[in-house]
Amino acid sequence: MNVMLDTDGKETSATHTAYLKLRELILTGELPAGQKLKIEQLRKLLQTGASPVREALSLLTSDMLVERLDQRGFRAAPVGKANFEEILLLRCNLEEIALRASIDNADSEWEDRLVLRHHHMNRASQQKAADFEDAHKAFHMALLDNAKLPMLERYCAQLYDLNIRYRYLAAGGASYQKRNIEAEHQSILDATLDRDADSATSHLIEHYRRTGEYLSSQMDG
Amino acid sequence: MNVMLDTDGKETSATHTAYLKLRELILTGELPAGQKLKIEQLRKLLQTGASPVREALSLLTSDMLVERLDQRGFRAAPVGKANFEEILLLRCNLEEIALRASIDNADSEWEDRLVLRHHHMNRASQQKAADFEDAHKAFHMALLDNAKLPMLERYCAQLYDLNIRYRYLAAGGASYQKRNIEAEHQSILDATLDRDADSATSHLIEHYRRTGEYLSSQMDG
DNA sequence: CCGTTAAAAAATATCGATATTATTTGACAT
DNA sequence: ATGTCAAATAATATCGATATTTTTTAACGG
Repeated sequence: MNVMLDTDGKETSATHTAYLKLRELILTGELPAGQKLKIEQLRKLLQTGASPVREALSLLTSDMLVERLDQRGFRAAPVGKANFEEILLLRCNLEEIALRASIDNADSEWEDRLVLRHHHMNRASQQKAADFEDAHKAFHMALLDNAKLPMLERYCAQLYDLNIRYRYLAAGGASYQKRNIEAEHQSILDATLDRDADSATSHLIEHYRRTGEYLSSQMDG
Repeated sequence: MNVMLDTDGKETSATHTAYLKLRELILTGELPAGQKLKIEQLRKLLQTGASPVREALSLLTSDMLVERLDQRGFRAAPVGKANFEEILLLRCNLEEIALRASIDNADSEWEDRLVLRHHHMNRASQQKAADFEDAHKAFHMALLDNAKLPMLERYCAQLYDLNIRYRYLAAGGASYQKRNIEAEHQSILDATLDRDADSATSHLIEHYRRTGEYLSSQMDG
């Protein structure tokens, strides 16, 4: 049938598009945490076959966005304060390691990339929330991607996504609260460009802890 | 056909058994690193259908034991010194966090479990290598499982498995070299039961580093 | 002889249908 | 009423077949 016929847009497979869409639905909370995910229901929602849906759910399981129950199908991963705090803890620890390693490998090419991403993020801050989300992630990942530690990067990216989910949960999606996030990003960037690992990591961790405390305060037990 | 008819042995689905078997084959090196994994080939090898094989491979992708290539199927994840050293680095960092958290939550029930697992491991050391492998993992995971940090535990378990692969690679599988591993385990256990987190973690990390240096020395570029 | 392109072969990705569980419903006995 | 068990229903897991790529092979021209 109409499988995979795009003019030529990178990766196009029914599985991959289903994966991206489902992920978005879960991150934004349109598929609420804990909800049973029935194949048929998703198949109709995404206008695709059962196999791609199954496989996409399988992939989301590794991202810890979906849980698989014995022989009883899938459900959106539940959320909770303990889970949120574990994510925060792991992010602080893992990103510190990654940022230090990135700074150890610092070169001008990487620094250029950082400056660019930072600029794009600030640009996007005036635009749609989704655009800023992407640019924000791109900046944070760029901070880590010079470590040349692919598994660590993967963990950090996973945890980043899991965290997004709590932001959408805390506020309909729109609200990045008005703390001076821009200044915090600037401090992280400056310290990194100075190759001052201690300063950069402490700014980064502080950045996460503040956001964390804000979100954590909004959650119950 | 003969699907899922076992007298009653826990989890039995074609996918799950395929997952376990494939995992074993990759860990032991019977499916060599980097090798193309063709569905048909595995389907015949495991005596099952194509769907379970596909899904098992998908799951192994999240364990980083299998890589997925665009539209070109799967292959056993490649190995290399850089990868090995990243695993070692992450294990040292993550397990330290987990062990400290476990000790923070220490209670006598957990301590009993540790002592038992340690005993079983020593018992198993005289038996088949595969049995010791299991008991060894069980002991190490028990050290971490009192942290009540499920994601962290999952990462540690994943990394543990990835490391096994390098042991099989370095030596046909039989050789745990004769360093005094027993004494090292005893030191870790003793310090943990004393609730001395600094000592326990440094013994643990030293334990990994020694094994790591040994294996690393056996590898090229 | 080598590189380019077209046809053939192989392998993956996807679909639709079936077999196998889980879950719900409702009858029956306590 | 209430709890248990069996039939009916719904959902998952698996199979077999088809469509779509990717890879290989071979032909052709430079």
